[in-house]
Amino acid sequence: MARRKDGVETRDRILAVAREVFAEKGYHEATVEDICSRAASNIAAINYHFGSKEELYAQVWRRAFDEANEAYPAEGGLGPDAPAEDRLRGAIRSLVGKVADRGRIGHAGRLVLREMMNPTEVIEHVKNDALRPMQERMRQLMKELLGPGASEEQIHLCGMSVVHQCIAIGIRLFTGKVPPHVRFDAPTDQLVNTLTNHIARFSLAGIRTMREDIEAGGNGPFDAAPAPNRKRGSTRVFSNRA
Amino acid sequence: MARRKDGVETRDRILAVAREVFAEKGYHEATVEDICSRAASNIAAINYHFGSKEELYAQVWRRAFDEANEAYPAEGGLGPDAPAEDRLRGAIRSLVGKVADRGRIGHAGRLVLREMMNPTEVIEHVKNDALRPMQERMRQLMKELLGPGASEEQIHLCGMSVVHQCIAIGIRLFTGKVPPHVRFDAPTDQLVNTLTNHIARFSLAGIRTMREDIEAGGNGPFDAAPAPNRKRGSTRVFSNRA
DNA sequence: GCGCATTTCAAATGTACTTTTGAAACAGGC
DNA sequence: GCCTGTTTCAAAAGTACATTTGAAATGCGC
Repeated sequence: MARRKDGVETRDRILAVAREVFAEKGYHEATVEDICSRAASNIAAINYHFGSKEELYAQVWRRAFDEANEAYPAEGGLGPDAPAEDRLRGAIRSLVGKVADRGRIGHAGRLVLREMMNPTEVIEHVKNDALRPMQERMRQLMKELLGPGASEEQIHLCGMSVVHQCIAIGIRLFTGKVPPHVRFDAPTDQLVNTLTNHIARFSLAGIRTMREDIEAGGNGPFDAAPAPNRKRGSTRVFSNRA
Repeated sequence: MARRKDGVETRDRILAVAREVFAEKGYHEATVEDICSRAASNIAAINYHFGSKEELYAQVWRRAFDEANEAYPAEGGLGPDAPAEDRLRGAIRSLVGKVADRGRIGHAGRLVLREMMNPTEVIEHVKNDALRPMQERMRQLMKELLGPGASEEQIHLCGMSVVHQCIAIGIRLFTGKVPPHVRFDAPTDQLVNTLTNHIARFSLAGIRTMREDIEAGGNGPFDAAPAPNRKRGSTRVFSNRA
């Protein structure tokens, strides 16, 4: 068994570069040629070390996901006995970090985003193992924060609001165009803090309002009427279409 | 000039099917073969009528965008003199509709989403014409709603929160997995209403809180400290990384 | 009905990739 | 220093497309 060390070394190099390229371009638009040339290696190396582009992709995913979960554990690593608001904050940080981290951790969230938009089949089980628990945790949190009167629909909508604020940040980062007033080029910690603080504060206010609505009895199905809307006039100003 | 009618008819058929396929799979993963077979037409028809896949894509975009803007005009068609809260609501409906509409209008938003993640160059000017004004309108709205003390960063963050809640809905719709408790299979109007009402109420609460923070003088840079956080204890519970 | 521009089509060509192959470079055991 | 299994490499083969081509259909003006 000769030359073992070298082998494992280029293997890792390819894995690292591949993660970057896949996160940047997605599975389909990434080419093995691109990956290899960036890794200063030969095209055949991928098939030697991984067997196929698909298997390379699968391994990239697994590793990216594990590292991201370690770096930004669900609910910030808090136990289930911590106050719900803190746990929400932790969950937000966990999501934001995975997506907005400037280092290689950030690739994980972007891989997920891409996979959501163009599912590859390759990854089914990884996705299920990783995403479903997260969703369930978020549901539980919302249930707790909204109080006993909340309908499943309300729980779901609030969960969506929180999660979407976090993950859509990834979309920004794809474009490369840095928005002017949030310093997306700030160091990771600072960026993640800014975004986490904002989203948590913003969302908790929304949730609290929702809870007040519910407790005031205005918990009717959201879509039946144009919403309680205690403040100023008609929400019917807007016809659908035109 | 013979057989004009037929020509224009298959042309339109291809255009319609292509929009669907591009929205569903994205530019790259969509194949002209797929499009043609779904349109019950021949592969060569695309190059005859449009010259290339790229040009087909560009035309799909233009049309999708125009139709979507007509169906869901910016700020719900309200003039600049309408109350800011109503205009925000209108802007939300405009975004949500473009993304969540169950008919062909919904394709527009999903094309945008895809384009954000995998820019094609083909579309540069369409994107600039359509997206930039929308962003500027949102910024203006936030500025108004947050009051004179708001920093550019706060304006930007709140705008992000609103927009992201709307557009990320599109990501859900790609996966095909219908979430259980919001009826994504409801008729368009109802779905759009539900989502618009929720996002508007949720976001206005967030914005209002932010405004209160600002007016209370706690307008310092968001990232400097872990946020004012009047309620319960330390936000420093979470170390970054682990 | 005939000529003619327009539209459709099946097959051929061209192109950008992934994967395979077989030989060369390599490191350690003997 | 040579033999052995491991790793790299350049070139070839295979695959999935977009695009081109040239001939066949189609409807309209005459």
